[in-house]
Formats: sequence, C-alpha cells, structure tokens
Amino acid sequence: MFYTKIGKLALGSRLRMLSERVTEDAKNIYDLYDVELKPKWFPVFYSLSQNQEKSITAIAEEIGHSHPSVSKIVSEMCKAGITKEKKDKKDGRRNLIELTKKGMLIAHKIEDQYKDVNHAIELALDQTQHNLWKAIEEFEFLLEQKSLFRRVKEEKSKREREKVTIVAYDAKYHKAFKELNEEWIRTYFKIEVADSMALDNPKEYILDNGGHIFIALYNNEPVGACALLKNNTIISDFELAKMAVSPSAQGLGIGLLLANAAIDKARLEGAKEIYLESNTVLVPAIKLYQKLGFQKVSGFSTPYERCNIQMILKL
Amino acid sequence: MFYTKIGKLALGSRLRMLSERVTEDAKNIYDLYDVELKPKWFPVFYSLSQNQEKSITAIAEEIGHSHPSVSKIVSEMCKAGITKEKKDKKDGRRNLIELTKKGMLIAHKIEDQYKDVNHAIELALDQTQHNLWKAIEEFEFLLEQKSLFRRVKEEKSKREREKVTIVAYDAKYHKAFKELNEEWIRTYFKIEVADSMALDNPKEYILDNGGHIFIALYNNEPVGACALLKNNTIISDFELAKMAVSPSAQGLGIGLLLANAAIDKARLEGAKEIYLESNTVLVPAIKLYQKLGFQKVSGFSTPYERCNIQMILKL
DNA sequence: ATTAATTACGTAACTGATTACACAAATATA
DNA sequence: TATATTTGTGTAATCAGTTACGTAATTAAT
Repeated sequence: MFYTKIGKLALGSRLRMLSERVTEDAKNIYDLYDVELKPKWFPVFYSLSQNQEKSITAIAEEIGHSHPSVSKIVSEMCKAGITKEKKDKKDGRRNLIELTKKGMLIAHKIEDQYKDVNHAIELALDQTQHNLWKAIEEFEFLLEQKSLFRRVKEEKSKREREKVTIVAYDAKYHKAFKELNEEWIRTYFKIEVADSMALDNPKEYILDNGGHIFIALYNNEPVGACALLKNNTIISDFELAKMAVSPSAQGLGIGLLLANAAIDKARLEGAKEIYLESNTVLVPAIKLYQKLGFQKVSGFSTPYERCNIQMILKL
Repeated sequence: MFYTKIGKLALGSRLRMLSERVTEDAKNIYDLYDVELKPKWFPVFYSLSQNQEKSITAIAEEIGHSHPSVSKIVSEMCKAGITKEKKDKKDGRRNLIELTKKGMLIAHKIEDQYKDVNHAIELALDQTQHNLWKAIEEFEFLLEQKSLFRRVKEEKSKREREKVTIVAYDAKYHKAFKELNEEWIRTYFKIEVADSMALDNPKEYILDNGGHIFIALYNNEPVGACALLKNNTIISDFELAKMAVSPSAQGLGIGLLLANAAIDKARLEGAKEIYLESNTVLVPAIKLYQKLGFQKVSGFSTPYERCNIQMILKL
C-alpha cells in the first residue's frame, strides 16, 4: 500500500482519508437506524443532549470546533426542527440553543445506535494489536505536550548539529573570525577599540598571549567562533570572549558547542575559573552562560563600553 | 476531554480533527525546511519522484484520491513550476505528468525533512503503548475485510435478535399466523387449497393431528411463524411448513430461530427426519434450510403447485 | 459617564477534498 | 465499417470544515 511506503510525512493525508471513509459509513449507519441526523451534527447534538441550553461559543468550546462551524450546524439543525434558538434575556448577544421535543425523541432513538456502534467498533479494535482509539488519545496527549512542529525542529537541529565541527584557529579563518564578530557587534552596539585590536590581530593579541580561538564549521564553512583570552589573569585564569554565531546557523546549538570546547580547553590547562563580559541585551547568550554554570559577579573594570554584566564560571 | 466521553460514534469527527491538527503543523514544517510544497501536494509529488511520467488517473489510483483532485493538484504544481504536462503521443486523452528540474531539486532538498519528520514521529510513537501508525494500518485492514456499516448492522441484528422470543401457538395468534403466510404466498405465488385449509383451521388441521405451530414475537408483536405437520408420516416423521417472517423483521435471523425451535421439538418427540417443500425462488429460505442440514430429495407427491424443491433433514 | 476593550455571533470567502457531468479519444462489438 | 461502450480528463457544484471580518452587546478603565 502507498501510505506504508510514503512515510510519516503524509500522516495528515492518511488520517483525512480514514476519517472520510469512516464518515461515509456513518452516513449509512444513521440511515439504517432511521435517525434524521447528519454525522457532522452529532458532536453538537450530543453536547446538547447532555445538559440544557448552551450558547454557540460554549458548544464550540466543548466540541473543539470554530464557532462559525457550530453556528452553521445549529442553523441546519433548527431548520430540521431538532433544536430551537432563544435569546438570552440577561445577555442580548447570546443565542441559547436547546433540543426540541423532536430532538429529544431522536436522542432517545439514537441510544440503540450508539450502543451498537460502540460495540461494533470495540469488537473490531479488540482484534488489533494497536488500538486506534487509544492510539489517538495517546498521540493527542503527546502533541499537547510538544507540537509536531517542535519535535521536527528538534530533530532537525540534532541532525544539523552533527554536521558541525569545532576546530582550532588557523590564519585562513581570520576573515571569518573578524566578520562573524563584527556582524553582531554592529547589530546591537558599535565596534570599540578593544574589538578592533583583537579582531584585526588575533594571533598577536590572543594566541601569542597564551589564548585560544575556536571556529565552528558547518559543511566546512566557518559559521561561528569564540575565543579564550589570557590577557587578564588578575581576574580569572581565562576570559571567554568574541563568541559569535552566524544568524543563518542560529538555533543549532553551535554556541553551546563552542563554549564547551573553550571550557574543556581551559580545564585541560588547569584553570580554576573563567570570566566573561557581556550585555543583557544578548538574551540567548546570557541564557547559555547561565546554563553552563556562569554566575553573575561585579566590580571588575572593563575596557568595553557595552559591558553591563560580568560572569564567572568556577571549574 | 469531550471525545473520550462521546464515544466511538464520533470516530470520524475525531480523526478529522487530528488530521487537521497534523496538517496545520505540516505547513509550518515545510516552511522550516524552505520547501515550496503544500502538504496536500505531497502524495502526488512523492508518487512522481519515484518514477517518470504518470497519467492523472494512474497517480489518483496510486495515492487513493479522486482524479479531479489530482487534476487540480497537478495544475497547481505546474503553475508553481514543479511539474510539467505533456500529451501522450500514442493516446491523445492521456496527460502525462513529470517533475521539472525545479521539482527534482525539491525532491532532493526534501530528503532531510523527510528523514527528520519520520524520525520525530517515530520517536513520539515509541513513547505510546498503542502506535497510531500501526493502529491505522490495522484498522484499515479490518475495514477492508468488513465495512464499519456491516459490522454495525450485525451488531444491530444481534441485539434485536435478543428481543425475539419463540412461543407456542395460541388462538390469539390465528390472525397473525394466517396473514404472515398469506403475505409471502401472494407476493410470489397464489393461495392454493392446501394453504387455505391449514391457515383457516390451524387447530383442526395442524395441532389436532399431532403437529405444532411456533410464533416469533418481537416486542410482543407476532412477526414470524412456522409449523411442524404430522399429516404425512409416510414420507417423514414431521413436515416443516408455513415458514413466514414479516418483511419488517427480516434480516434478524428470525427464520433460523423458528426453524431451530421446530427441529428441537421434533427431536424431542423422537423424530428421525424432517421433510419440507419449497420453491427455489425463495433464495434466503433455501439457504437457511441448507445451512440447517436439509438435503435435496425428489419424487414425493405434493398437493402444492408451487413446490419445485423437496428437502429432508436427518436428525 | 464616556471611551476602550472584550465577547458573542453571524456572514463571506477560502480550503481540500468529494461527486456529478460533459466531452473527446480509444477500444469493443455488431 | 459503423456504432456502442469504455476510458482519461477537466469543469462545476457541493461538503465540512476553516479564517477573516463586521457588528452589536457587555464589561473594564479612565
């Protein structure tokens, strides 16, 4: 069969087809019991047969349809003499719906059908290993917790993250290192003197002082960078800085990979703590630092105007 | 939740809602992967990405849609530059569809999405006890074998059969006994002398000779009858005759209940075989007799013009 | 007490499917 | 070979839902 081959991408289509098939049979079943009810009326009808007098939106809420849908169904049912409308005296907007005598008669007549259908379907489902009714319930519950979209998105970034490699700095990445950083700095702030020094001469300013630079490659293209500075050992052993991820590669967790590479390196070199400076405007970055265990500190002097938060990670 | 309460009668509605929810997310997923494909195009697209050049109806057949649906989808996809049409040279009616270069590019691009969606859904389904995908497959298989409609119908007659009771003849059933029989006789044949004798004076003609009459009651109304005659012990111990079920109560298996009551009675009285006369035009009756074990015999004389088949059941 | 926001509902337009129908091309039949 | 039937396709109308939008009534806020 086609749909077993095509895969889960067509789950929607498949569900729709099954629903159409079931509804088609439902039509004949109503005829069989001589019940003047369209299958699509049933949720509304059932809702009304429970209690008295409900407003259009209350019904819509309950059965999970849009209110125009209920509005249309109700007007059809009224025309068929199954329900009647009456204005709410206390609230002129509300249109209260209730079953007519005829409707209640149908509610009575439908009981046998209701029993038979339930029984027939249960009998069928008992023959299966995977109970469709329960499967729907479970699946709806899962979607409630996390939408299909989010699940796929996570799957996507998981797969793409695997294509990311973190490598040590090399002269050929100089341009990328500079541009990746300048991009975000310019977006939120302006390039400062300390920036230019580090970005124009990374070898001299960072590496030769005993620091490190990490580059994130995605399909062999540099899409992220970060640096571990050793300029200011008064505060900490290392300073984490120049963290940049290209907007096109954001959401893949590349920042985390870069930071982890830096932390691993610092630990390897016997560092006891890592310091960093940032700005609270960079929400995802701050969140990442917190997740990694960085704690807010204050009182250190900084060459950066944009710095409004300082953090330290104890290793 | 409403749909757990409402019961299986609303299975169709519930499936539709789930399908809508899934399709809604699918739309966003296609966007996420930057694939210019509407979810509804996917079955057609997938079908075309497998082989080359298919006609509209061939695609419709394969994916289980109606051909106008495919026709519309294809024209949308052609407008989007994903497919192209070309007339079949050998058969001027056929409109052969194939992917364009752009379409093939999308087919390539979609592969990652395809993998991620499959993986995400499988991951979700693994958390469930009842796997929705497999449940659909199993349920579709069951419907293939016997439609929902037939299943419900069987359930209905099972329940209704329980409301049927078989009772012994009483004078108050005389009118019903006569009318039920005259109805089917008149429909297919004409009333004969032997009929009138038995139907006008059942006590004298049947019971007083050692025969029996059984009446089927449905909601305390007589809806069926049959007789066990002892007039002609030359052929068999008993003759099964005057089997009648009201058209309004047909399909409930009342004939079977009546015949079984008669056979039980005959057995109880030590009979070795039961004889009957009928006509092959009465297909359901003949089928019933065969099911009960009656075998065709011939050569016996009969007072009935309409008799064209004679049968005997060995007890 | 006005004004603004929210709520209830209906109408209109759209969506993704269907069935019904029309028509031409191909195939079967007399 | 002429005619009838079948097949492939497209168009139109319908169906069961949706979203978008307008309007009136109620409630909240200034």
